[in-house]
Amino acid sequence: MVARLRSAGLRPTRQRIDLGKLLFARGDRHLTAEILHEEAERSNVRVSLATVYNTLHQFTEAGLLREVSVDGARTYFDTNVSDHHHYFVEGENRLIDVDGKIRIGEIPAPPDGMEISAVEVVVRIRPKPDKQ
Amino acid sequence: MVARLRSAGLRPTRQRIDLGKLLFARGDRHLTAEILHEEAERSNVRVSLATVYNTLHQFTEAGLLREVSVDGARTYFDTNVSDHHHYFVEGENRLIDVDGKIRIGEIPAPPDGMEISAVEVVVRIRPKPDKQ
DNA sequence: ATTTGTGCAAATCGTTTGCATCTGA
DNA sequence: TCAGATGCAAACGATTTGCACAAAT
Repeated sequence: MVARLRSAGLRPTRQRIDLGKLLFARGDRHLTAEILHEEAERSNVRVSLATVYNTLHQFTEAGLLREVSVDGARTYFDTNVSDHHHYFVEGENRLIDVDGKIRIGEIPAPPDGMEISAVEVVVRIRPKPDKQ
Repeated sequence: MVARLRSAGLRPTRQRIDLGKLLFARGDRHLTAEILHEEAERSNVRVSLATVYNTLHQFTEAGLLREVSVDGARTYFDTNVSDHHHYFVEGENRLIDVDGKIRIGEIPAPPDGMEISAVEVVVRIRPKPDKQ
């Protein structure tokens, strides 16, 4: 983690190292600041919520995380920074990676003087209604 | 407007009628509660912000509006309820309809017991960097 | 008359900020 | 040493809520 932070141009402080470990220990994850903060507490990592927010944003700028806004309310951070899309589980407010590619056709040219910076696809899903 | 509200199952109150007129007078629009509230004030329509929020949500449930969450911070309501996608202008926090179709390929099957309720595509755009 | 909607102000929620203190290089 | 990070609590902006009053059926 220390090396990873250094090469991202971030000082390897205690809290950044600890949060980085929590974030990247398991595979791909989607989490909010709140969730990471709780997880830290459970792991006896002492960090303030403000620092969690700072760290998430710094990691995002450094390219270690990707921000996904899908919900209006909270902001999700994705430990998978590769180009991919998401299911959003309605009601549960949970993100799931779409495994496999979604092919997107030609996109009409944006207005003059503008260029495309990213294309995000969110597939909203919900439980299938019970068969009666 | 009165008829439209009635057939949507909403009581045609003064504020709903006035807000409805503001919303649907011009063509397709994307607005936040705040913006509609300001617009109402400018048009000498007296409504509280709370009522603007209520009305926007009721209209959405009634299918007169569509909610677009793209920003994390504020919620946009779209007077165009047909199936279409959006450009999101970074920095300006503004939505623009994508004219024309975006063709989306096969979407991998969602997890068991889940069904797709909607597919939203957001194309983030930004000013082209000045040529030096 | 009864139900439903409205306005206001206070409350809430996620997030940011100001500032004194601490820490890594 | 000292720029940069952290923690705390207060500030914030968008949205919601509780409740007394008003308007629609």
